[in-house]
Formats: sequence, C-alpha cells, structure tokens
Amino acid sequence: MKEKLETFLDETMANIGYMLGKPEVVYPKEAGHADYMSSTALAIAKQYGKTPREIAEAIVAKMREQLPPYISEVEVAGPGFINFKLAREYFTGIVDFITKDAENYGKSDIFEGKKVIVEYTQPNPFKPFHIGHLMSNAIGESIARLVHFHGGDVVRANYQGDIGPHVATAIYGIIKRGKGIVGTTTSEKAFYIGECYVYGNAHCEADPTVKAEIEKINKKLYEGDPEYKTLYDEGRAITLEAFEALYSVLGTKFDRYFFESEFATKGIAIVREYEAKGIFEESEGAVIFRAERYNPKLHTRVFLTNNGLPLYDAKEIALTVAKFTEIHPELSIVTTAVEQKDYMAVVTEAIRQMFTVEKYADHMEHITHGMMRFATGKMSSRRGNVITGESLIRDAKEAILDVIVDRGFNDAEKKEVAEAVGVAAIKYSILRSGIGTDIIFDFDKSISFDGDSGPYIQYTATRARAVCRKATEAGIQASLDIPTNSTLAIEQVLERFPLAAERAIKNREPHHIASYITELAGAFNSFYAKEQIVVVGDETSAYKVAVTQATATILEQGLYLLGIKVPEKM
RNA sequence: GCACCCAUGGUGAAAUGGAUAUCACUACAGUCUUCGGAACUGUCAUUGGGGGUUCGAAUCCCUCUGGGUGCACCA
Repeated sequence: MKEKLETFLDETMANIGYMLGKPEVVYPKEAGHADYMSSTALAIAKQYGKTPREIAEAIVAKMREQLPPYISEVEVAGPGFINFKLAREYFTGIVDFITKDAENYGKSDIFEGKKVIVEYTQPNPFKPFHIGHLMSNAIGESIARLVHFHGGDVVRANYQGDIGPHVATAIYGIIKRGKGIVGTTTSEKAFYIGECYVYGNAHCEADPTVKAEIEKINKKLYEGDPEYKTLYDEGRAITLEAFEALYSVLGTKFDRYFFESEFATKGIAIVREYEAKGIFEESEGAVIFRAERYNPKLHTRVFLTNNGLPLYDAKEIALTVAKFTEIHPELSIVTTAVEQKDYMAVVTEAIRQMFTVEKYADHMEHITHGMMRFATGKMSSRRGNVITGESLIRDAKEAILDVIVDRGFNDAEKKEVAEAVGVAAIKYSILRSGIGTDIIFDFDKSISFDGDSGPYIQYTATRARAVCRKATEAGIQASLDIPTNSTLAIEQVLERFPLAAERAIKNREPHHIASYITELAGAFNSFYAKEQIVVVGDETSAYKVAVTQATATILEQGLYLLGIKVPEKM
C-alpha cells in the first residue's frame, strides 16, 4: 500500500510539474490524523518558492480528479501534510487475505533463494549456561525465524567452546575437589562442573602455581593427552546434554553444531599459512595481526600464543572458512554480545586481507546485542556471579504454577502451560526492547505477566481463539459480507503487520514485532471489553468473528517470529 | 590514554528527520462479575547541559557531563 500511494503521489506531482525528489509516504506516528501521510510538500516548498500549503493544495486538488478506489479521502492538514484515508473495503480486503492465506501475509522476498547461516547462543561446555546465553538464544532464534519468513533458507548454527583455558580450569577444579563429577541428574552434574570452573578460577587468580598447572592441562588437552581424556569426554558430554535440554525448552533446533576443538589445528595451520604470506607476523613469540594497518580504528590482536596454541581469533577464521566451504551461504550472520564487537571487527579484517578472491568478509555480518547485567555490575561466570538459564526458567515456571492453581488443568497440562508461558515471559522481556541496549536483570520484570509482556499477548491470542470456538458452537460462521466499523481500529493495526515484519528484518530488530503485537493485542482487548462478539441474531457478528480470527492468527504469527509458543489454553 | 556504544516520566522501554513524544509498570480512581479478569477505562509525570544544521531534531553534526564496552597471549 505504501508503494502504491507513493507511486500515485509521484505521478500526480510529475503531472503538475513538481519533479524534485521521490516523495515518501509513511505511516503517521500518531494515529487519528490519517492512515498514511506524506510530508513531501514541506520538503520541496523552498525550492519552488511557494508555501508548503500551496503545493499540497495543488497536489491534492489534482489527486481528487481521479481518486483510486482504495483511497476514500485525501486532504491537506497542518502546515502542508497530505493525509490519506483508505477505503473501508481495503481493510476488509486485508482481513480477507489473512483469513485465506495467513501463511503469506506480511512475507517478503528479501531473502528469497538465499542461504543464510545464523550462529547464536554459543555456550561453552564446562561453563554454566547463564541468562546472557538466554539472551543470545532469544535474539538469534528470532532473527533466524525472520530470515526464514522473508524467504531465506536458514541454517541455524551453534559454535560451542569445548577447548581452551576455561575447560582446563574446570578440569583442574574437578580433580582438586576430588570427588569426580558429583550429582545424580545431568542437570546437577552440569551445575557441579560450573562450580568447579569457578573454584578453579578463584585458585588460579590467587596462586601463580595453580595458573601454571592449568596452563599445563590446557596444553595437554590441545594435544589430546590420554591423561585427561576420560574426564574431558565425560564433562563435555554432560554439559552438552544439559544444553540440549535447554534448547528444547527454548524452542530452538540447531541444524549444525561447530566445536572449537575442531578448529584448533586448522586454526594454527591457516594462520601459519598466511603468516608466510605476510598477513600475520611474529612478535614476542606470538603470532599477531596488526589490524590498525588497514583500519586505524582497529587494534592488534594475538592469534597464536607464544607456546603455539591458537586463540579464539585463529579458531574463528577456521570456523568461517568451514562455514563457507561446507555450507556456501549467501550471508553468514553471527550474533554475540556487544563486548565482542571490536574483536570480531579485527577478525573480519584479517579475513578480508586473507581471502581476497573468495571475499568471505563481504558476506559476513556481526549482530551485537547488549548484555544482561545486574544492578551492581557485570555478570561474571569466572566468579560464579551468574544466574543460570535453567534456574530462571524453573523460577518462572513456579511463579506461573501459582497463578494457574485453580484452572482445572491436569498435571501434564499444567507443566506444558507453565513452560510455554514461563519461556514466553523471559523471551519477551528480552525481545521487547532494542537489541543494542543492555538489560538490567530484574527477576520480577523478566517474568511479568501483565501489560507489555509475553503472557499478555499469549493470553489475548488464546482468548481470541476461544471466542472463535464459541462462535462455531453458536453456529456463527466467519464472514465478511456485512462489515461493521466497530472492528476498524483492529483492522487498521492488522494492515501494518507487513511493515513491522519488514522493519524487523531489515534492521535486524525483533523488537519491532514485539511492539507491533502488543499494539494489536491492546486494540483487540479494548474492542473485546466494549463489544460482544458472538451474538446470535446480530448480522455483524460474523464479521466480528472473522476479525477475531484474523487477530488470533497474526498474534500467533508475531509470537512465532519471536520464538514464542502459544498454548491452547492458559 | 585511545576507539566504539549509550543517555527519553519515579521505574523499564518505544518513536522511518515530520503534526500535541508513545506504551507498559508503579500509585490513585473507576468498569465489570462476560464470548476466558493474566482484561478494560481514566488521572499524574519526560527527550542530561550548551551550541549548530534543517521549513521541521529525541533522532543529524560539534562540545561538555555522566555511564558502559573493548584495546597482546580468556572466549
């Protein structure tokens, strides 16, 4: 519609001699003025030496000569805005489209025929899966779904750090504490390993001999020394299994797992190869890359340590090569917290200098999100100052179980509802704000049930569905034959779903979807409170049911794009 | 020290350079007891300071202040 109006405006202006620039039609920030508006007259007034009002009047007069059927009214307002009001039938057409072809409403071909890797979550075996990983998972999953929604062929990837000093530190801790891996369930064992990591770190910081010992373990792990193999394999399997349980609860299914251990040797080889070609150089025994040579904003980073071990940087290069040579994506997206921004820029610069023929760097995108932090400061898994993803989900579920005690659910339903709603509350609290901003973790807010929250939208969707069921029972079939204006406000919001979906993917900002569905849910709830929908004998009831059905559909679609499930009842 | 990011009601956030800056929470006052109350309606309060660009700035530029992040062997 936006494009249609723009073309119409453009043609009209050309007709009467205003040829400067391409006019833009936008959705007004504040509802009530118009369905769409353009401020083009204000922009060009000066160049034509006329007042904006004059120009706008002229354009509107010309438009009125042959108004297309989808516009019911066009007028000049304020200093020279051109306001468009759309025809009633146009909105009915939107509802009709959603009812018939819900799957395709709001889709675009932005990623049509393109393969896109989205890498996200990236927890490290032997370390706790904390709420920061939850944040990365929520954002990455939503981006993946948005890419798919807009025609892309998505490969969900997860890169897990199963080697390096953090692993050595955890193993040191397990050995020193001397009881093996304590715990009966996988989850308990994984938790214990996380504690051992914290224990190891505390000792490492306090005592240099411990540090040396951990370094020795690290080196042996890289060499595949059999001394630690059993413990390593066991610990790795336990933490990975615990992660897997979480992915399942969160609704993520990865297509491809990458492990850091796969890229250690390859990372060394590739850095050595390009060291010979002059991209990397030796300094104080380490192999480094001087990124500031190519871009003054970047800095020098070490890729191989002075004892020849590959750092994250070196492994990242090998990982990138593997992604492109195995999967051949058009675009490779990596989402991480913002603290890795400069680091990733340096690695990308190295890749740009290395692969001048393949040009991998041109197909890489790094999306950074803010960090989960406490009011008192940064979370640190080294110090054990974290909230684990599992405990947060568990607490959220318990809070929900309190709410649903007397709703007649059996135990299995209770568990299912509590999980769906709990995860929704957490995910929504992450996705409702722009991904760039840090989130100060607040338990009550992260599991809020009312107002601007995940459960509020889930509730609205299930309620709308319940109304539709009621309508069927009452023998009322959804139909658009006899429209009513009582649903117009909802229809106006439904009309904008494609805009929200487009903005969300173009800017890589899922929160546009969250804001949108909140607005839609609000519009529906206001309507619901005022109007009886299912009324036998009311000839407009069928229309209201159709709008209710369309609303439920779009709420579900929006929640899906945020990675949130809608329970049947709640 | 250098680089990058951020600053919006009491709190958390939204706003593609456009009209009177929007929402939620909190507080207070109501609706209602229904097609599912995890609902609806109303009231209160806001763009860190100073310059500039623009017909028009929360948004762009400069500067100051305050916060965050990164910067050689963690990931």
